[in-house]
Amino acid sequence: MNDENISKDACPIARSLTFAGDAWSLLILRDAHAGLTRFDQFRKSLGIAPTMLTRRLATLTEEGLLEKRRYSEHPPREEYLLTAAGRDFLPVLFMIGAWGRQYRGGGNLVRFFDAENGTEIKAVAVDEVTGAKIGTRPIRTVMPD
Amino acid sequence: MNDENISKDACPIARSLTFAGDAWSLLILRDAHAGLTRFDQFRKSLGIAPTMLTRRLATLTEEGLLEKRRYSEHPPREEYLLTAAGRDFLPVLFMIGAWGRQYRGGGNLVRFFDAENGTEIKAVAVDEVTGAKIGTRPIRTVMPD
DNA sequence: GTGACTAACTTTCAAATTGATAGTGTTGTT
DNA sequence: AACAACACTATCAATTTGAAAGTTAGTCAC
Repeated sequence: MNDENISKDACPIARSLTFAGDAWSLLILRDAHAGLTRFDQFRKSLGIAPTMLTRRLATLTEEGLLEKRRYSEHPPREEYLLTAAGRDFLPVLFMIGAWGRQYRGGGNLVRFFDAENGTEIKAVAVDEVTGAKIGTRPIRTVMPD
Repeated sequence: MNDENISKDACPIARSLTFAGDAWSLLILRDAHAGLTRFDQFRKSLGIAPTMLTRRLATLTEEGLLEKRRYSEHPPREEYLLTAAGRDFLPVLFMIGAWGRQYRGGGNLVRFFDAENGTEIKAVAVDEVTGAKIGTRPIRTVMPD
C-alpha cells in the first residue's frame, strides 16, 4: 500500500493503519500486552520468521508503540516494552477479539477476566458522551476544511 | 502469513485477523460503513488497483462481512452491502480511529457526531460488566482445556 | 446503427514483500 | 574447550502487490 498517501489522509483510521495494517504487528502487540518482551519469546509464540520479526519490531519501535530497552550489558541484550501509545492500543485488540469471539467463535477460546472481581470481561465500544453503544445511533460525519 | 494455523488458534484476535489483517480490507469496511456499495466507488475512494479490489471484495464476501447483490439486471451490475457481521465490525473501526486521533492526530481530521443530539462521538472500550474502561483494571487470561 | 460512454471487472507482468533456512557474534555454563 | 542461549543478519525462492491496458455487456446521443 501507499503509506504516504494514507497517513496524510484526514481519516484517523487510515492513519493508524500505517503500522497496524498487518496481522503480525497486531499479534506482536497482543503478545506484548500478554507480557512478552523478548525477541525469542515473540518468535516462538508466533512462529514468525526472524527477518519478519526484526522488521516488525523495528517499525513498532519507530512508530512509538514499543520501546527498546537493554536489560543486560554482558552479553548485550535488548527487550521490547510497551509505551503509553502501545498500552493504549489494548482497546483495539479487545474489540477485534470481541468480534472474533462473536463471529469466529467455534471451539475453545481464550477468555479474559477482571482480576479483581472474577467476572468475565465483555468488551463493548460506547460513546462516552451519550453512553450508547457505537453503531446503535445514527452518525454524522464531518470532513475538515 | 499462515492463515491455517492462525484461524485455528484459541485466540479470538488471531481468528479475526484472517481477513482483517490487512489495511485494504479495513479501509473497504470503513467506506462500506460510510455508505459506499459499488466497485468503482471503492476504487475511486481508495485509489486501489482493480486487481486488489476484486480480491479483497471477494474475501470479505466469502468471510461474510459483505454481501453481493444485483442491483441491475440490464446491464448486470452488482453492489456490495454490509452484512450483520460487517456492521458489527464498526466498533473495531471506531477504536482504531480513536487511537489514531490521539496518537496520529496532527492536522485536520474527519470527525464523527451523534446525529441526534449533535455531540461529537468519543469512542471508548469498556467492560460491560464492571463499566470500567478496558486497560484500567488488571486482567486475568484463562486458556481453554 | 455507429460511436462514445459506463460499470465491473480480467489479463499481464514487473516490483516489492514475505518466509524458510542457515549462519553470525557475544557471552555464560559445564 | 565444547556447548548452549539470545538476538539477530544473509540469502534466496515463492508469493503478493500494483500499475496499465484490455474485456464484456450493456446504455445513450445522434
